[in-house]
Amino acid sequence: ALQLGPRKKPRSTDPLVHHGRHFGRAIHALCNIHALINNGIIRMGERSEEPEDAFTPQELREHSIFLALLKSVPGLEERLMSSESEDEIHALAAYLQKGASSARSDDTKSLKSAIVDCLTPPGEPLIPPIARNVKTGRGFHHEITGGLLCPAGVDWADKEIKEKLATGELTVAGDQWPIFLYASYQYDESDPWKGLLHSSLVIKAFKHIFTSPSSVDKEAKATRSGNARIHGMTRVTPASIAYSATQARFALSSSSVFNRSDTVTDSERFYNSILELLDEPEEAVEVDSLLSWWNQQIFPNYAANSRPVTANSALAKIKAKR
DNA sequence: CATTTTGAACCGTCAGAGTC
DNA sequence: GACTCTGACGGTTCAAAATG
Repeated sequence: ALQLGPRKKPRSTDPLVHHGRHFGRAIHALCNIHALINNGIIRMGERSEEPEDAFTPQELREHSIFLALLKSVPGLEERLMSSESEDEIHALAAYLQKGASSARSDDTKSLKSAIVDCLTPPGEPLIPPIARNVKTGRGFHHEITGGLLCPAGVDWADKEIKEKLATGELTVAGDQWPIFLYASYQYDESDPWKGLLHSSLVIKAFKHIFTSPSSVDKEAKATRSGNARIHGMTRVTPASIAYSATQARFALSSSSVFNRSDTVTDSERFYNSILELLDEPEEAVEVDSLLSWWNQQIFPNYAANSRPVTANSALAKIKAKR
């Protein structure tokens, strides 16, 4: 019989890819998910009898990420438990990794041009102009992007410093935080928390990624739902803030390839250094107020007196929508 | 109800870096 | 030099909502 053209194969991708996207954006962006899962399973299994202090702080941190992964991906725990071979588990991890990676590259791609709008004053001209789809000329080669990327405490106005940053004679490590993280792009040496992670640029990057690109400067004229809604996200997470800042930082830079183990951009260290601060127990008070400020900015309708959203209440909302 | 707008997800291709 | 792996990039598909 005749085959009338290529049948649209349904071949829907595994839902794990979809959840992997959210995991990367909001829970942990730069990690080897296969290792995360393997180590997590071992700790849940054969090492479960060991006392807490048998684990390094590193391992404990990894384990809490693993638990967050299980919690955020419905059905994952069951699928892992019913896996019978190493290969099967590897395949599940690969789906998640694929989601996280493609979400990240989609975000870098879309922020690459969108960031230009954030830098352009509403008035009109950006001088000198920045190309929307090309990165050369950004970073320390440009007055504006260079000024934003310049580490807090380093004087961008100093001609010599400017020169050395441009040539690469002076390099900036990931844990030297750029001035664009601070509100009004001002750093107060006597109060390092002042304005930290309160900048409009990071907020804009966050909105672009999580709410929707159009919600950045307009009142969300939402048509299609954004990432936060799709994944039932109603509160910001420390990782989602770090992720937005990392994406913004990369968009400002002149590097064209996002590579977490590249020492020039040093994105992984930057990301982790922010996460580390936000996880620091001694900073809990400051971090709490930072998070509630963010929630107020991003999710005003959920802020304050709303109960934490449980899986059940989220489900109820979804059902009510239908 | 048809059209338009919006944005997430996806696809095929390509180039750079590393490996054998 | 052939091969592989990763991510960028342009373009496309699909669904939801607004608009006509």
